[in-house]
Amino acid sequence: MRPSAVKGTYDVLPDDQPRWHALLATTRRILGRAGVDEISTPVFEHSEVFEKSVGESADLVVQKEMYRFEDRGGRSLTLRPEFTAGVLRAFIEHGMHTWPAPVKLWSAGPAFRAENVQRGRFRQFHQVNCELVGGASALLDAEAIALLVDVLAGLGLRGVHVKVGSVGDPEDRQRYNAYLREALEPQAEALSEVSRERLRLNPLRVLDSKDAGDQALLAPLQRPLERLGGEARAHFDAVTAVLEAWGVPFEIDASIVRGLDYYRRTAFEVHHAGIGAQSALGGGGRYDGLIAQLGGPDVPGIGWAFGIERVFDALSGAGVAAAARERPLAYLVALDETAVAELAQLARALRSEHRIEHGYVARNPGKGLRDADRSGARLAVMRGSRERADGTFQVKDLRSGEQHTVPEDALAEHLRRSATGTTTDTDAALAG
RNA sequence: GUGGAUGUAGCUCAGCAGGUUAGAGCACCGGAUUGUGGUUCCGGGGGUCGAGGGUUCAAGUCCCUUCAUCCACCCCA
Repeated sequence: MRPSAVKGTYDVLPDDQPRWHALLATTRRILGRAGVDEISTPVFEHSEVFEKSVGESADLVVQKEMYRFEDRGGRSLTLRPEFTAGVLRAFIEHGMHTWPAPVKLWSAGPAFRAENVQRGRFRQFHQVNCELVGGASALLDAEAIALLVDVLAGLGLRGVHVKVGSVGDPEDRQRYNAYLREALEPQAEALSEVSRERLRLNPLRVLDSKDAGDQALLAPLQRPLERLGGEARAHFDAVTAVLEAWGVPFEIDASIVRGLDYYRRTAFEVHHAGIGAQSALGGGGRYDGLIAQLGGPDVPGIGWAFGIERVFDALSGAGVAAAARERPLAYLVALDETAVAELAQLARALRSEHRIEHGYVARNPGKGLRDADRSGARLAVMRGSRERADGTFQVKDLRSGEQHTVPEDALAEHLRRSATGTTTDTDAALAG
């Protein structure tokens, strides 16, 4: 048996690295201009950080999907299933509530959930996460949503659907659950099996049913958005008004639902057709009260995350070109044993300025040029007994086929001239 | 946890109603070309046919079991 990566994990091979770098560079640029700074937190935390954050209603299912383990000291640790809890832990730990508000933080990296895999769903997956902490204004909600849209647009993604709703305040949610139960329980027999189960455990999720019969039963009922309390309603109206004023395209989703307890008021999702059943690229919401729940000061906040793999899926489906791996400027070809050592040393010197590769063994010119060609190098620099006798190199342009005899002391300048005025594919992608 | 599809070379896949030495393209190695690459031509290496069991004179092909992958359901931070 050949070894294989753990189920739900995968390798990012060299050819795939440029698009990761490009994604992170674009994210950094766009969020940075909005005053969002990067923070890196550990991939694991004390288990209680995540347990406290998810609350009670979600614990049954959600905790089963956390990678939890004990270290040698008997501490219970958990691989992060999401970023928010860890970032807020850091916010509390470093007293960031004393920093100028709002504190804006983004992160990127792996997260872990013990779920069954399918398209767009992995056990180790990657997210870009953004938190705006320390503001209750609807302006902050709008900015969060706009930033998510801006980043995805900056990556070249089109066809993104932004859905904005509100889960209300905790009282609203309780009231709505009661309303749903009251309305649906009398006709529970008519509901699908799945929805009946949901009605029992988490009534809000009945709204997500894909069953046509269920939707017919739901049709006459009011959505959560229509039963918001006065303050939550005013907040929601303010958020949508700002988004409209800013020209951020969105649609109101009256039945948007969150699995976790900690969400308050604004909730939003970004979807894309053509990435399979898991059509959400990302989402987020307001979580006033969560920081206090984690043991910190009572500071409001809002955040979002998007799945990097899903964005790549959407991008490749849309035919957005991926950047290519960086190519060497020159590949050095040793035509005899003496040249092998000479070129290894030469490569070291030239690498202060360029990407230079060589083959570590002597080759005849045919093989050597083939090696050079496969490396993707623009130039092949050849050295053998003849060149050594003359104190020169043969430098061949692998695209034009032009070949020059270049004196030893002119080589560095020759390479420099070849390199200028051109950019690598990667540079071009990053600049874009 | 459930359902469907698929497991044959490094990769993408053929392989007929069971029948000799299991194929192709790409990739890799060598030669044409012992100091000139990419194209072309010729040749070559490489497979426990996912694994285990069964049926049969004979199994990549049929049956059972198991594992893996993909997609979907469930769930979704």
